[in-house]
Amino acid sequence: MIVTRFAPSPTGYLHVGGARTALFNWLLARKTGGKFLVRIEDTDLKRNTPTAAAQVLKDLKWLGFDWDEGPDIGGPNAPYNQSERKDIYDKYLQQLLDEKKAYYCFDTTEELGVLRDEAETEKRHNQYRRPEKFPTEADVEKAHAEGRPVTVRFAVPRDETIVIEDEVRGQVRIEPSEIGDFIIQKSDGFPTYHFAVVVDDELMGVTHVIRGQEHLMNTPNHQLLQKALGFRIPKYAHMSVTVSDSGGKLSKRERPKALRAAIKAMEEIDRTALAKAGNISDDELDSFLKGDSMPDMPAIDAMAQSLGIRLPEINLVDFFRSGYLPEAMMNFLALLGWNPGDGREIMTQQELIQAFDLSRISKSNSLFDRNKLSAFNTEHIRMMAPATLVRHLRSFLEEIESPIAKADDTMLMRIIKMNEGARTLEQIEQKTRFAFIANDEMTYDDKAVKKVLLKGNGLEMLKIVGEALAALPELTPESIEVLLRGLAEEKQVGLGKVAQPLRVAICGNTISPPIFDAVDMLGLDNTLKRIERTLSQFQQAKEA
RNA sequence: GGUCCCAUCGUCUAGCCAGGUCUAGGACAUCGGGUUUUCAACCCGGUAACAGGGGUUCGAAUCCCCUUGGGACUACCA
Repeated sequence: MIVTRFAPSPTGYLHVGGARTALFNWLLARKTGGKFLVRIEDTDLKRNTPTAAAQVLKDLKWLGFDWDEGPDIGGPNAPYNQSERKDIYDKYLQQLLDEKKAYYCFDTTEELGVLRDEAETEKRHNQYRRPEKFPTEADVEKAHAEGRPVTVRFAVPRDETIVIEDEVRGQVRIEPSEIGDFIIQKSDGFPTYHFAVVVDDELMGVTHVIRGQEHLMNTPNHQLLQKALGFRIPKYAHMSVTVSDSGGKLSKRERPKALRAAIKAMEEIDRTALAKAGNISDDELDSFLKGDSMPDMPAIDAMAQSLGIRLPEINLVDFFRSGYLPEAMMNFLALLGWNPGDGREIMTQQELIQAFDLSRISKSNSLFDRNKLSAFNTEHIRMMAPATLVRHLRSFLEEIESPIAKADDTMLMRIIKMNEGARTLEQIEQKTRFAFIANDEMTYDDKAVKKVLLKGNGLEMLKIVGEALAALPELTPESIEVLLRGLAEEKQVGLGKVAQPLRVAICGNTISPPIFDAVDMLGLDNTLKRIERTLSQFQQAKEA
């Protein structure tokens, strides 16, 4: 049976690159009827935050994954947090030490830094010089007493070429002379990534490791450890990296960078207000703007929002908040470095599972194209079952705290219907929002007002439309349509001449659902009030 | 710098492994036109690629080599 896993380090929100890695592992397991498990790689105590792991799981669930074993649901190989598996690693570590396949080291960070610098200036490979005689337990005691750090290094066997049989890349050969004796236990007693991953994959029965290309050069280390410990070697598949369409690698740092650039491009900024919005000190803000430091994500988000700046989406939650559907996201991610080979692009989760095959993963890097994602999203909104879409829309509205969130399902269904062709849920929200805010909360878009109301006879037309609407016996989308079309014909003008002023009067801009629905949804009373307000507000502006 | 990986339209890619049917197909973006009460959506059409150079072969996008370009790694991070 095929067993795959996703093993994130809990450093924050799950970003799209990680999501893609998880997806390929999940697809393979689901396709073959195997198992998919989630393991938290939290051996770096400094970088862990307690909420981060929970957030990653939440993000995975949002995308539509389920897992057979994991930190939240347990399983036969529990625990699934590496920080709780120290005794297990210690046991295997002792085995290597006993067999003289690993040895203690007492170097300080500074000493290692000096060695690294030397190697760099002499332009040679920085490899740790293995001692002739391995330190003894007595030496360890002594080091402890002297307060020196104690680490354990793996004595890399130098006798044969390492061959990686990669499912994506084919055979990759690496000479062991390239690999220095690497640390497998840190001075805090925890194993390094290399050691923990090898032990856990073996114990958890992982058969296929699908991960990013950045791990390809780690694989020799893992295979060497597996051999030394008498473990099985899983099948490896290293997939290409996803790069950003704003240039460079798709990384978490993109959002702060984009924010900094946007702030610098602004003519004047209120630093105090900005720091307050981000809940950081003025010094922290200065340091951020100078490029010396980066505030945490909530601070970045808050500052961007206060300035009305759109940051590029990187984390899964960013896409959620921008109104993307998880189904579209999954579909798009799957096609980044993979394709079914028959030309299909828009696919459901089930279709993806059925079509998935390791052999069709491509080797070259791919660029994350938001345009294409947007097109996928449009398509998925269109084909999604209404009830499911209502559910997605509701959770989106709640997430962004939209005034529309208070609408009931029937209303949401109506909103969806009249927004056919929308690219994102956000677009639906923005177009429909006007009907859920108080009349005096509505703001006018300057350009729309100028073009539709102030130029030409928009205001006169609006007045006529208002009077006609007031006289309407029954308000339905149909009756409104009859009325407006009749009016247009009577005045010998296109429907646009009649509809646009009305649209601006009730929505504040020229973007809205179809006008008949818009009026009907807002209701006659509010419509008339907004027309009145518009008339009185811009009559004078026009005269002036 | 060293090691490794990669290379088809602007982008994602099909084709490559088993060379001819490839005047290189699709999708997104873009451009032009249509539809239209706004924004979208929708319909029709167009522009657009085998990185360069050597081989092998009757024949190369497909196989080999070199060059160039891009990427990853080079931590007591994962």
